[in-house]
Amino acid sequence: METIKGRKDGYHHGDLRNALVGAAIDLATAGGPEAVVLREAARRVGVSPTAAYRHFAGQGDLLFAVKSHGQDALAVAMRAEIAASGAAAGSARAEADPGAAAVERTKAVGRGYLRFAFAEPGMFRTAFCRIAMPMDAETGQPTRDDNDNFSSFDMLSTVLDDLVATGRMSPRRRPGAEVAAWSGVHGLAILVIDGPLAMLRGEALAASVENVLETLVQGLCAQD
Amino acid sequence: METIKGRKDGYHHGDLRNALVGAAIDLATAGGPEAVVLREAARRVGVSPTAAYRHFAGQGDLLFAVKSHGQDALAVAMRAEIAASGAAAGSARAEADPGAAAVERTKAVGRGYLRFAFAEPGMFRTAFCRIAMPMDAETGQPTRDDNDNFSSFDMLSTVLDDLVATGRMSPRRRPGAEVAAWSGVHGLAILVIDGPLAMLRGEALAASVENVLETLVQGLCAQD
DNA sequence: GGTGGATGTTAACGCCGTGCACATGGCGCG
DNA sequence: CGCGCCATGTGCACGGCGTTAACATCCACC
Repeated sequence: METIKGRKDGYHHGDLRNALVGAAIDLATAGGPEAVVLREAARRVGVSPTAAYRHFAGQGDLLFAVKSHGQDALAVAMRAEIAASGAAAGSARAEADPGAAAVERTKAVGRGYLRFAFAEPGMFRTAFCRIAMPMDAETGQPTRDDNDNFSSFDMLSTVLDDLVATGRMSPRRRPGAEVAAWSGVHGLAILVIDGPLAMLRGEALAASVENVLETLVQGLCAQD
Repeated sequence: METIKGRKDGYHHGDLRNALVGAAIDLATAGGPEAVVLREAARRVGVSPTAAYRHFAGQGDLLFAVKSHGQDALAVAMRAEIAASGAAAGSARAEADPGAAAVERTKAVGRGYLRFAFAEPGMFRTAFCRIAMPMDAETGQPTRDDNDNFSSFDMLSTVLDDLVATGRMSPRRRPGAEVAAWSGVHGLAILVIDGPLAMLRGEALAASVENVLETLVQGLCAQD
């Protein structure tokens, strides 16, 4: 007997949920969250629109799955950028000058975030799109965990801790540092992607990225 | 003869365009850009949906008008915050310590931006929403100016210039400073409004605002 | 080997944005 | 003064969307 996946011939699809998510991911990648159209995803999979309701509560639920995927993809990109920076914890460079390496890791985290945003704007916007959380009628609380599963947030916390541990950042500034750092990079990403700073491209964009990262590190590591 | 406005009795409205924009502003204020529904605006004004097409190219054009209004409202809020800071150019405080006043003005600009974002999230999101620019068939360029008329951008440039003039900020750091400053406050606004940092409220939110502003100023004014 | 529940289908509803033909009525021109 | 023209508003229709309800199909288990 064949594995359950991959059998598309019959009346039953076999792996419809994943197929729909895949199609929806393509839509989001190409056009952002507003392009995640349930009927179109079903069309691409070759199935009737209502079939999707056997696997998702509705369009919002499908979009939510894509959003989660986008958050994961972002975290992967950030992790890759840290590795590429050559300043990962335990690397030779980190041993030689832990403080400088911590700074470099901090910048790498931001650089990974922004690289992903500019390389995959549709998916980035989807990863941060507003979503109507299905509310539980009784408790009045969101049924699904607010999620924002952001493992990327943990990466940010870690490099900021390292900044303190190596003496680069005053412990006094540590509280709330995640918010300041996240805000800086996220703001640049959104402003460039959504229009206001769309004129930044190529070399100018790369310069802006480095400028924002440098300003952020300077602000976080200021002594007085 | 009466003024043209205010005559609603007859077949002709008399000021339909403004009335529609007003209704659309209410919609955006309450629910953000996705709530700007042409049919609903027409319904509220008491007119058929297609009547709107005599005054707007389509829904996108109506949304564009609301967006422009939102940008203006943001600039007004920022200007008010500078005045309220007591550190406006020419004030007694500015005379006594120009450098400190310039720093305070810079923070006030950011504070005004964020205050507006949190007080009017729907309109703020609308002011920065993506919009399908009607493309000119011949040139392939947007027919309407990319706009982002941002007079707020000018305010930001001015306070940054003052930071340099008073010696608080190194001229070397001046290029691109607008982008870094704007990114920092915009990122915080979006992250709080759109969900990821929605848990920040009340006192914690106020603290985050001040923390981001302080980090930004420190980063911009760093000496080395 | 039948039967039931999971998983698909078709039909239909009410929104939305939008184009087309027609109605209305104020204003300027003869 | 009257009349016709054009700006402005109306009704109707179309296709696309999300979503519900009723029906069909097939697999898996007793």
